[in-house]
Amino acid sequence: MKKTAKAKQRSAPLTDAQRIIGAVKKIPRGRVSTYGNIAEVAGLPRRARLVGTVLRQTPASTRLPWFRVINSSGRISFPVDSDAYESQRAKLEAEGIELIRGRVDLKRHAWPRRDTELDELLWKMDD
DNA sequence: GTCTTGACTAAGC
DNA sequence: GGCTTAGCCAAGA
Repeated sequence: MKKTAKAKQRSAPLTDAQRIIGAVKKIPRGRVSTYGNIAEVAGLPRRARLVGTVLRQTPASTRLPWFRVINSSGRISFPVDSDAYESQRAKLEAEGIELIRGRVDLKRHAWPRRDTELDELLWKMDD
């Protein structure tokens, strides 16, 4: 079928980076997710490192809850003595996510929850 | 095209 | 839980 001038945006191929950013935006306030989870939600299994790469090159100007993304052990993936670490920790605590001995309790704050929320997400993006 | 890097992870102690 | 090692895979040089 031929495309009209209006048809441009609908099937715009999302880049991996765009999908990752979209996934990060879905993290609810007061919750956290891991790099691996974000990759999975974005439809990019086994690309946890890509999530980190994308976040690194994403301008701070884009409103994105990047601080809600932590690694699989519940830790902030920055050196503990860095400004970035402190910044992330402060933002998390501002949302009520406490770090206990440098770790977030993933059992309590992880999103999506393994039991139900992930399934819903993956089903919904099917169409 | 090859080599190195890295905001990662899972597995084995 | 911590530490090490081996896989992983896209970006940059």
